[in-house]
Amino acid sequence: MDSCYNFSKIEKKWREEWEKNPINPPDDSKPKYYCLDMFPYPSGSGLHVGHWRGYVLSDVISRMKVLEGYEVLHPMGWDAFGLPAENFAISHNTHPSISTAENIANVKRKLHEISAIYDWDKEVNTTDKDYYKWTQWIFARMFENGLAYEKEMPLNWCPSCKCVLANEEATNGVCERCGSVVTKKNLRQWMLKITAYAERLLNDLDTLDWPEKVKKMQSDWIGKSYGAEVSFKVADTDKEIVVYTTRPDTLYGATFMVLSPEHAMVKEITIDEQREAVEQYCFEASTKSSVDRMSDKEKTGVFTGSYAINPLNNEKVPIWVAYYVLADYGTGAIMCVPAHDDRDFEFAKKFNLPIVQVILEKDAEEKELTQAYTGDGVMINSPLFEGMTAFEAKQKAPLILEEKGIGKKTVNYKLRDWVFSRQRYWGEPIPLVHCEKCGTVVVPDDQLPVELPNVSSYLPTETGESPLAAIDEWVNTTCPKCGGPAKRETNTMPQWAGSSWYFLRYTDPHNKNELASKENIAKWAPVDMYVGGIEHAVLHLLYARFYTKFLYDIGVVPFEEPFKRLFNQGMINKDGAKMSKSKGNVVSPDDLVERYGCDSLRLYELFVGPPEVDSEWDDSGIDGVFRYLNKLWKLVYTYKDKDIAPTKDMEFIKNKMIYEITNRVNALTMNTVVSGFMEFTNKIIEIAKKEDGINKDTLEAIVVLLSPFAPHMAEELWRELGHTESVFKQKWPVCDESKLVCDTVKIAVSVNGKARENIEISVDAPKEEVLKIAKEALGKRLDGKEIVKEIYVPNRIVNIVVK
RNA sequence: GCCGGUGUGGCGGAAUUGGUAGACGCACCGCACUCAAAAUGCGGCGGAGUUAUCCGUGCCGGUUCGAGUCCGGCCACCGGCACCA
Repeated sequence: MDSCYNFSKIEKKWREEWEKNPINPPDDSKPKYYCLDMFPYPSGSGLHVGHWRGYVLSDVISRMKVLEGYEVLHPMGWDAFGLPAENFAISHNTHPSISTAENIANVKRKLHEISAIYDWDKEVNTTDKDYYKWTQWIFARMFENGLAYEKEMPLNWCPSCKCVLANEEATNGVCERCGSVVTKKNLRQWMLKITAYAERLLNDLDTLDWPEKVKKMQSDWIGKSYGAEVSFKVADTDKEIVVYTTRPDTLYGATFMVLSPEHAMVKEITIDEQREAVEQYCFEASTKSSVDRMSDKEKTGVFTGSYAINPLNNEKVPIWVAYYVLADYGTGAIMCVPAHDDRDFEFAKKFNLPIVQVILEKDAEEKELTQAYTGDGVMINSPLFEGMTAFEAKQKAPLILEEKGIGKKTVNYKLRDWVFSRQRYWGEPIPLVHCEKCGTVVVPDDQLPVELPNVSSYLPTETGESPLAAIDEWVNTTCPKCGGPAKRETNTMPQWAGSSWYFLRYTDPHNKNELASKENIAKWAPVDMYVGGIEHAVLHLLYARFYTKFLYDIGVVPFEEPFKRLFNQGMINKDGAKMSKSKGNVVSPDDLVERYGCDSLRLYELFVGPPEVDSEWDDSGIDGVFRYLNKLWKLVYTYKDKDIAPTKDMEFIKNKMIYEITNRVNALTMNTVVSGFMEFTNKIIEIAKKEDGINKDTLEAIVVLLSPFAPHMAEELWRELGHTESVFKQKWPVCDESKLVCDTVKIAVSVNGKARENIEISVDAPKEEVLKIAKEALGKRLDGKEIVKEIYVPNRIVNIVVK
């Protein structure tokens, strides 16, 4: 054994050894544990220390589970289709299939350097045709089950990506990927009916061990609300307009109605005198981006000239058109109660529309409102709800309206169907064929995969048409049904398609006949621990849940939720900002590995801060953990042959260490695990120096505990302690709690809550005795004071209250 | 605007969940070793001070023998959603 810690030598040695003899060989007799990282897009710029944070964490968990006796699945793969990969290829003037393969090789080499125990024989790549065959297969099943449909409508269009976006990709009117302002484009696109699963996606959140924050984001995104649909007759016609409201209790206060500009009835009800103004308004609205619409400070709108009849009081209420009413939520039309809704109030004030109060705040006088009152209160001016509070009326109104035949109880969701097709080359072709005779026909399973043609020209177009449309020999095909001439669907799938089910493929990555065998899925899935960034809270994680529920419904998987537990690691910032090439603040792990070794880097990744919190990277911080490893090395080197019979202190410190480290690991507070190692090592050194020796048990315990964190050093030290078998064949140490019991304990004595003295007492000393010792220790501090109260919390603290 | 989260030394952060605030580490200072430096070891390190003392966990108040931790009211920053009726 070298007297110095030669990390590069031992890391190379053990990495090679573990490749030859894996530390977690298959073993059916053990319980399983599936620990998964969100698989990366194989970026051309490699990995920075921020990426490693999650990978180190999942590796630590996996190794820990190996020691706990599990058979662990910890795979890695590549989310390699999609825009980033295609854009990278375009900017490097190459073909995405080539650059993707190169980038994968590069990132894979880097991953080896943290010695993460990935099961490389289970590696998947979404761009392999043996993989995307099954991505297409799942789409085909969705199509057959009526979950995929084609629709022409105004869609989010990113002018920079030259591609439509799903709602989830265009929050705040901005492209999630590139930050461009999204415009609207009327296009025919393939949609997935994720809304059919809204209720299940919402309800099953309760069953998940996920951060509350992510669950909240998903439930807000799904956005369930309870209310009623109410029919209003259009005055002097036989037409009806249905509105959706969450406040049917306020129906008597509805003094006007607003339709969205896209509402089908706008044309029909507009009177001739208003036609020009209404058409002008609708045209202007159609040219506005959602960002512009949202940033409008003032309400805009135009009167149609028609009136609707309030079904409860038969008042005529004017019908307006305004784009603050969204076309695709509810019915695209609303009843307006200015007295009790902020937006309606603002609109009424601007256009001088009547305001009628129907709820009176408790104990308040009825007087003119200066703003909408949206709280609870007593119903007024509302014969049907006489004597109720607004809260009661809200509950009862839908049923009352139903009885009167003018409305019905309804729920609504903000979730929209998933815009699924993309107008770019680098994605899975959608396995459909358009035949003049048979219509849209799904490609039969035995003809899957529909391979992406290998062409040199694949640049996106400005028109919203896929570049695949230009490849005649690929587009023109025969109809699988009638054999006649047909054309292929030229849109591709979004990047989310391949990542929505990849966790299943890992269980059986080479299966030629199924996406994965039932046995393997049942054995490994669902994922026990899923580690990744929070940026996928409502994208990948929602889509994967939807796919899983669908696959459950068609009998492919026996569970409804893919990821039992989710852990979001925090980002690592540098100089207060997210690491990015453009900011020039990227810290590369390469030279750190070279200077300190991967064990030090691993420890520092964990030590930098609580794993779920964003942390600031400080290069000099790694010196601390490097010094620690050297210190531990020296401890073992110095005392490995000075095994002595354990003293009580040694037994105590060993078990206390096991107890603390185990608890902290289980709580995933890895930063305190690392500080715990430092703390206990310091104490062990102190004891070893004092006794000129240490029992080998203690050294062995610390080495085994450390092995998930600094595996190379632990393996080396373990062998130095005289073992021929890998440290990963050991069991995680168990604390002997009987050794934690002490005869005496040190406690603080305070006066009026302020700590003054320390005393040592025997653990079972009676209260009177402890108080006596405490008062002696305080001595003169109590002179001339009157003792009001004496408090003793056993083995914790003494507090003397004086006047 | 609504909903979450966070606020502790020069810095990253601990605190057994109401019981000695600042563990552990970084940076810094002193000493030892050295011709010297690095490395290492030992010691110091919240502020003030009249050194047997006071103040101190964003601010103000409360509960309690005792509050970083609980309650009420503010402030600041970060994140999510945002005209969803």
